[in-house]
Amino acid sequence: MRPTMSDVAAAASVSKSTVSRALSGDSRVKYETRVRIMRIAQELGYTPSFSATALARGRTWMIGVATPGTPRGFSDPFYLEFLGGLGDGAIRAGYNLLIAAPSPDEEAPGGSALMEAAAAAATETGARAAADKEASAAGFAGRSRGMDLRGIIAQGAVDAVALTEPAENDPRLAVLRQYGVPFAFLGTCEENGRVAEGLSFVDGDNIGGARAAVEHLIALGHRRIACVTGAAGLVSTRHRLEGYRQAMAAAGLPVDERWIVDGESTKAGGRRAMENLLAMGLGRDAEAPTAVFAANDVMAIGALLAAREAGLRVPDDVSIAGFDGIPMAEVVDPPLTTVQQPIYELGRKLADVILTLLEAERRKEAPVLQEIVPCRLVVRGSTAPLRARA
Amino acid sequence: MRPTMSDVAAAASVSKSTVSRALSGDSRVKYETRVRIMRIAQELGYTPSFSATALARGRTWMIGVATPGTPRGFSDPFYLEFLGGLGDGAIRAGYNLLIAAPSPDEEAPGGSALMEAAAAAATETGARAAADKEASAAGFAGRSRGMDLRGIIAQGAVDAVALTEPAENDPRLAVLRQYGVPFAFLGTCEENGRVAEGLSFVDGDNIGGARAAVEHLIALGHRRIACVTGAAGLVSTRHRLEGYRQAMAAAGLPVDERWIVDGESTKAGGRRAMENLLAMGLGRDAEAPTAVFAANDVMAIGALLAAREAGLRVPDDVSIAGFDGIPMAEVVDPPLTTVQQPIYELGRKLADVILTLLEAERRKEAPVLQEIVPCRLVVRGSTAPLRARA
DNA sequence: TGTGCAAATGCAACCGGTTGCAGTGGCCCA
DNA sequence: TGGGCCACTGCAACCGGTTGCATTTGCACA
Repeated sequence: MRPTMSDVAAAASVSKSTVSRALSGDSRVKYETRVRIMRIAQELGYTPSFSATALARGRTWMIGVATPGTPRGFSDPFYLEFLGGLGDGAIRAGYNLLIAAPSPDEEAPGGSALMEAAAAAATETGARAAADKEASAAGFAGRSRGMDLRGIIAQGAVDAVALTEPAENDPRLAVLRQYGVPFAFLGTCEENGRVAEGLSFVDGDNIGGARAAVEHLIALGHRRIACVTGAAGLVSTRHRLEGYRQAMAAAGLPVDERWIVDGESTKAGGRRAMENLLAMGLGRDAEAPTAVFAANDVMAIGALLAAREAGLRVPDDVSIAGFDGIPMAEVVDPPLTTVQQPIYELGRKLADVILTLLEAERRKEAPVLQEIVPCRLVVRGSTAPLRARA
Repeated sequence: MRPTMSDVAAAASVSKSTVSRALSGDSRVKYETRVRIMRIAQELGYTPSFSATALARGRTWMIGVATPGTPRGFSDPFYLEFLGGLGDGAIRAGYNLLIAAPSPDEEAPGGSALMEAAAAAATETGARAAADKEASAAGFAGRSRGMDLRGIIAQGAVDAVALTEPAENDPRLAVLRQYGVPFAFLGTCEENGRVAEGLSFVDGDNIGGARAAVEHLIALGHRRIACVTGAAGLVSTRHRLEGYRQAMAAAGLPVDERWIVDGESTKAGGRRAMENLLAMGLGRDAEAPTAVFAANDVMAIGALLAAREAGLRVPDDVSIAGFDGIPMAEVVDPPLTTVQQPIYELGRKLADVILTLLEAERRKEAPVLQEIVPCRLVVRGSTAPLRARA
């Protein structure tokens, strides 16, 4: 077995308390004693137990990370780069990341299902064994090992939580508030259509970034510009659409609502959205859009592929701009004009926010930290001046 | 505060033991009692404490994941897709992933540095305060919160460990064996040039896959084929090169050692490798290679970009094939011919292996599970029949 | 009417650290 | 020489569950 603190204490002929204090740098322990204990601990290969320390100190040094829900999955390139930044920031401060499984949708109360089964079986003796089995299989709801977001918070497995992609009136807020665990979002957190009070977050400037992208297209001479939007219900989806509308309105350009198509935040969705636009005459019809702003890069790439397959040339026949600045945007042909978010930086900043919240918690404070990070338009080959049609 | 088991016990007028047994489905607890306790627990919103359970049961339900070292980073697309598969597999069984920070290189023994400082300061009284400060800042080596791989294992924070990219005679093996924690690799684990005995792993068929890619190029008529290799020291690098050599030898084609260039497993490295090949006359010189097999997709993409920038057309002037089958390979232009690894599946399989090891551990067994998963050649637009030169 | 046994529950130790408070010894000063 | 204070260390309770073993209760059987 691994050596315990008692082993070290015995080897050093002192009490556990002294060992504990010596190793945690308590100045009350005589200097020579401390050095001796440290040496012995090292010789024995002693390392304090994670679980025991966590129990006694009430801190696990872990930060929970909520995985994005569908349609974007865990392997979304944007999310993962963010995760890298978050992880680096957390680790530097001695914290680790605990990846939480996405909660089962709206989490049907497994406990009550169990209760029903139990109640039903309570009369019949024959059915009892079955119910027992079910009970132990399903387990008590509160004890389920399923480490979804709610689970890791309820069990006190994490000291804080990082979340991404806030939805409008995000349902996760209830759990977070119930347990009072410090948390922060990547993405502007809104409730009832306005920036939520008291919630900390870090976000890219979605409105400004989208506006910049569309302004760029307008500056190139485009006047009919379509918009492929992200998954419904997300704050970022609304913001980017808002930026699109602002740019169009500022230029005095009308927006045909049919130009606004849902791309569901995925490559396949972007492809479908573009196919819809093509069906509406894009590339052929003089009244159809001549440029497309896709609210993220993977949708833009899907759109680009669809356009290419339809025989259109990008950017000659249609200009396409994206949003996010994922690595893939650089390697497609033509390389994608996009709004570069400092993705990794956002992760780092979110880590800083959470660390600050944790620090403040020890002082019984609960500050609110909100930061909007500017994005930068990167012009590449997928956008070009409007050509006069033949 | 969160309710504890004692609170539930008090509310149900039973002892803690009974509550514990009731909630864990111990059949010794009377059925009615169990149902009553469960209901009360639910009403109170009770959830067992993670730390306490972990301490008492000696299991944390966490699987540690080693992040890949440089030059491939955490955000390597291959790694991340694998991580998704691993996570899904683990979560399904009730385990969570704990992402470990990469170990500081060869981990200079911080403890002994501390010791030196302490010893040096032991005489002078003035320096003692400084040393104290340093000691508490640096902390006892064994107690460092730094949750690198060694840390999380030593502290017993994880029940098992998943690792990627085994190196030849991987130094991490020492730590893993020292603490006797179950572990498995993604990638063939070799020691002293042969498959390591007693180690479990899952891997794609690197040799066969590379051979298939090169055979494909040969079938297209290419006779001089270059090879961009991955980072030195990795088993997979050697295996893929081996596959290249096998295919060339089987076709009776000579290999000029200058055609084998280090691409360091990165896009930038692939680019540099291609630039070297171009400098050697590729695309101009009749004696230069006409096709390139890059040992992974990001290097292939780097090579492709370099070739394009040099004015070469792919595949007309040079054919390029990659390895891995990352999503990005589909969207580059031309789309990349590659060896598709079932990346997500590999993650799932590795999870299964680890779960099996954990299961076996409870029975005091230590099985060895090794699986090589076949890869599939996907022919796309980046490879074409050799054209007669003008 | 004992006796035996099984079912149901409680007691208390234990997992491995942390920490409030008490105790010990040395030294200074009155 | 006694009192007081400080530096250092130990005792024991506690964090919140788990579990071996003892105890209580109920009932069947001799």
